[in-house]
Amino acid sequence: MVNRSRPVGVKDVAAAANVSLGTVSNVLNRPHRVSADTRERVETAMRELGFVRNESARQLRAGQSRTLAYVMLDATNPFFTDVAQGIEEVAEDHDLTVFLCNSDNRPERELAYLQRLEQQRVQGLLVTPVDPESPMLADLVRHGVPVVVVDRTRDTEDLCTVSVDDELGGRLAIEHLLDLGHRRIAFIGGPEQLGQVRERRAGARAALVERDRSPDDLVVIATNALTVAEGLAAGERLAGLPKRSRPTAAFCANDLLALGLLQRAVSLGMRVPDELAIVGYDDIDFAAAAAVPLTSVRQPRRLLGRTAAELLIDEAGNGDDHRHQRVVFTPELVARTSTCG
Amino acid sequence: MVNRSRPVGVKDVAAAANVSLGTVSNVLNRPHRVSADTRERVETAMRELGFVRNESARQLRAGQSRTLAYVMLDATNPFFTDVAQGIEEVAEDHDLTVFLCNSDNRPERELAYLQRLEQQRVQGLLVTPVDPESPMLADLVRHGVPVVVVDRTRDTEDLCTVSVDDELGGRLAIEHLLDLGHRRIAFIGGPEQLGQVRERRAGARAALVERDRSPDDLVVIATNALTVAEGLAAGERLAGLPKRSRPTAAFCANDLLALGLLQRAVSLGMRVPDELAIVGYDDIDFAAAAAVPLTSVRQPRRLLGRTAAELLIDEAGNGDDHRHQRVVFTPELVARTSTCG
DNA sequence: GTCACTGCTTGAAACCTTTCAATCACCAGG
DNA sequence: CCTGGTGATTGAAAGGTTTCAAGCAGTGAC
Repeated sequence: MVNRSRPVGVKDVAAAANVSLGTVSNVLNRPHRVSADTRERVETAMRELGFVRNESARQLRAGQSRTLAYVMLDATNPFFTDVAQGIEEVAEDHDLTVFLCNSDNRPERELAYLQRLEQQRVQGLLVTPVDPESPMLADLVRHGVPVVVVDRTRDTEDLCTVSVDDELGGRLAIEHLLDLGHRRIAFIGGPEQLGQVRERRAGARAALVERDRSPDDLVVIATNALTVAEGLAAGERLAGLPKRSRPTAAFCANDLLALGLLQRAVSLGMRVPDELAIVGYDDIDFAAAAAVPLTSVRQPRRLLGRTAAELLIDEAGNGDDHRHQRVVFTPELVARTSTCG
Repeated sequence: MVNRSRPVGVKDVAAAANVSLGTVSNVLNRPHRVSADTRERVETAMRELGFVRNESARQLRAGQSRTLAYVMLDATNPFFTDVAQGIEEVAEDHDLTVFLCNSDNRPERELAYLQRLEQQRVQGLLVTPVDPESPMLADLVRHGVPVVVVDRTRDTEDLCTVSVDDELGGRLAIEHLLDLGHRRIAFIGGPEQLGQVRERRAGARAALVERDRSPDDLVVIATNALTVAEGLAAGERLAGLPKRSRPTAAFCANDLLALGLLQRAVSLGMRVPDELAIVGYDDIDFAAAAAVPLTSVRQPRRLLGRTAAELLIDEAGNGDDHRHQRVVFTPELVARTSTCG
């Protein structure tokens, strides 16, 4: 029944159903134009031959696809998958397909994905870039590809960005710790390259200054990534400090670090929050379920994704009267046991 | 400099560089065949015109792409993103691009993705299907698309599967609890549709039978999904049972449920593991960092992904002398505080 | 001066679908 | 019987790339 020797095309279907190419195409794209019994015949032929429409050819002719892609920093970080879910919700409403691409924090992989996706002529691109000033983004914009930057902002206003005020988030975290009486506070995060890290830390320093303290009071512990494993390692380092000068509180650049730190702190016998208070960032679902429920700076993850997708779809649809926007959401501190024992 | 009026094609580049179409294509695909200065000229022209290769046309001609896709059940479940990471590692070694697709446990979305990807003529497809007996998978196989099923098996041996012995995993969990003296044990999981749920529960029942107990001793609490939120709800229900008949232990079909359950149990004042012992499944990174570190059944997540990707690439490459395999890994119980206080 | 060879470049064909103007068959109205 | 109109179908052209047989120029051997 099924012809396995060579791929089945519209031509074969047309021959089998005794109609012309054009009719087969009409069955596919404008079924109402085809009489019921012809349509029936064509559909049967398709089924019997196992016809599968060739998307490349279709797209080549049509000039565009019904596909979006989200290039994210770290697919194993629940923060980004929650953002992705928001994107998917909106995309589904518009009958668009979303591909998720994991750059894994590596600029060269991000670049490879972006190039590939542009070549694929996707309708639009959502990116949480390693570096929002990357020239590739400018290239995409120049080539007319709709792009929205998610969870970062960008110096130039040549595209939409949707983000959360990271500096404010950092400030909230530190103010909270200062309010609780902490004086020696650590900031845990890295690599430097990540804007999320820089801005949250900048917010932390700003908060210190506002409270008449020196920004250098912040003990910075640099990590190589924002992962649980790096959080564990940071815990070792923190525990290794002489107790007298050891920070009494740590602000982590994200919850994965905080959860790793927490786990190691507990396993090394440090009491949380008494000996070490911990603040995370993102308020992922696992934060509340942690060994000691984690105080964290909450970001509207789903909403971030939804908003970004809506802006992208607007740009892709109303290309002309689309105005680029810079949406900034406000983070919110959620206090839990890891700071307020 | 950049021509925004109409898309730039090889033709335009050829004209700008004063060479023929074929030469431009050679620069793109077999640069060694082109003399250095011609190549230079062509590359300059490409840069100046902002030429971006049209992947649709390329693929149409070439007949295949350098793309794999992984259609997963739940992108927000760290288990699957870890599997995805294993896949990405192998794919990268072979210079293949991976798209992640989130079916979100919905058969219709899974179907839409699979159809779309087949139309796109991807090199191969990795799927963790809602239902591994879905006819769509058989269609794909019949059409000659390389497919590997991940984390499930399938009745027929028409494709490769890579999975972990879920029944054994269920058995390990229950044996552990029985060894600790628990007699009233709950199984928390659902929906019924998911093989993971059915098999882990079957393993649980088998363990009871092997220990001369009735499989009906297992108190089944059905959930609508394997999520933290459903775990929280299950916690409510469990806590609502009269204390005398309430299970003293719960085996959850995955860690997300277990973490939700744990969180609610703690917040409702049940002591874990004294009043309620909890076993999860997957041993995701967050399990060890939980409020009470979670006993869990560990699966080799990265390896699962790596193996699946290798089988897929083998099938795509050596189409003819590829033999379908059914790889089954062995799970392992990791005992932590949530059972052995 | 011819031949065989090498290294580059060329131009047309092919990939498969969609689109659109043209055609056809048929019917109702005059 | 002709005209105009309607709805269904047709066939050719177009879309951008890759491939491949063929062409061309230059070189070394005879």
